[in-house]
Amino acid sequence: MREGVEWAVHCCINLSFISPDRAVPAARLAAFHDLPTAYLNKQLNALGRAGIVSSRSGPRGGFRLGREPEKITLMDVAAAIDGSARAFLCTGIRHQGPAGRIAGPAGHRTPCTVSQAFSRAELAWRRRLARQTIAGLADEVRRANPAAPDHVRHWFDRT
Amino acid sequence: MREGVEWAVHCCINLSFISPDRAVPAARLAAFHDLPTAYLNKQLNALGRAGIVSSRSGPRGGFRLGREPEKITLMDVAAAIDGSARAFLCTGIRHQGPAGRIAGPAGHRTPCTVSQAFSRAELAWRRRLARQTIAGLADEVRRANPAAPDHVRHWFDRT
DNA sequence: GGCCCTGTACTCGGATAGTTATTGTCCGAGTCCTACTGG
DNA sequence: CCAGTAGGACTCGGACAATAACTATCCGAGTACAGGGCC
Repeated sequence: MREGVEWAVHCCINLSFISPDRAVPAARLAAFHDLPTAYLNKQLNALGRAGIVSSRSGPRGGFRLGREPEKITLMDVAAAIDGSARAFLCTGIRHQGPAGRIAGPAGHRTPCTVSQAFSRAELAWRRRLARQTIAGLADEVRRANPAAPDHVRHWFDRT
Repeated sequence: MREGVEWAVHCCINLSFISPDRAVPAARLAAFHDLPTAYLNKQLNALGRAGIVSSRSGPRGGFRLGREPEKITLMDVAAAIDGSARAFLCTGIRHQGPAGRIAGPAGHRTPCTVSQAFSRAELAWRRRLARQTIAGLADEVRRANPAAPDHVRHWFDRT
């Protein structure tokens, strides 16, 4: 899993603490966690293409959440950054070489047992991620440190 | 996930169809699925280090399962090939820069909410993989095509 | 005084290098079988 | 005829390149504001 996923999730949580009518430039988001600005911008672009954040150029421009934090799941963020391709790709080696000739044409009709097994595990992973929302994580942060949201908001309010 | 995981699982299933007192060279396993011999050998080495297969050099040498197929899980194989490191690595960016100064030293005592969320999902994935054994998959193959085990065994018996 | 226009500064977005991880290949160390030689 | 031994062939195992993916960076396109000029 790419490192940018971690950055993206933290940025989304931070944005959820900030008034939705206020856009935050990538440079500011990067400075908050001491990250490379240009590269974080790239990740935020990916979030923008997925509709998770909306972007705006020019002065007073920047990024803001594209929809309510209750409707943004970790699965959405992970898919936007990492791609939604399966981790386990069945390349169909059971059809290659002598193995394929043994199974015969009938083998093509039955699904690949190995692929199914990994798909089941991956589905469990996806379901779990799809259940966690940015709003939910923000609440957990608030519970651990009730003052955090205000502190974050104030820091980003400073010019 | 690395491609070698697929190869390794299929090889383990094939080995489970073959008499345990008979070793199969990597070249033969590779030929069965038309795979690059040397690279498959590399993957089998990794399985050997994990104890999933046992290896033997020289004539009549090769690989065989290191323990009963009921005791080899997909998690074991995936960990042997791909490594057992977490997919999501928490680099602790919440402690970097102004964010860390806002949270203060207290922030270091509370666990990272984001990391925990991803860990939960990954745990679900691991549990699911740990429940599937090579023996289980072999049974599924047998159910889909009862003649398959014999065909495989006979093919590998041919010199 | 109000409106329009131009210039400027700011921000995103995609095109461009550098670096790490993965894939693929090769040759040496070790082992077992086989055939030969000597008793 | 049997035992010991030397040779050869086979197989794994780790060291060595090629390729692809990820990470990082830069500059151009577009936008909104601000200041000045004109009506």
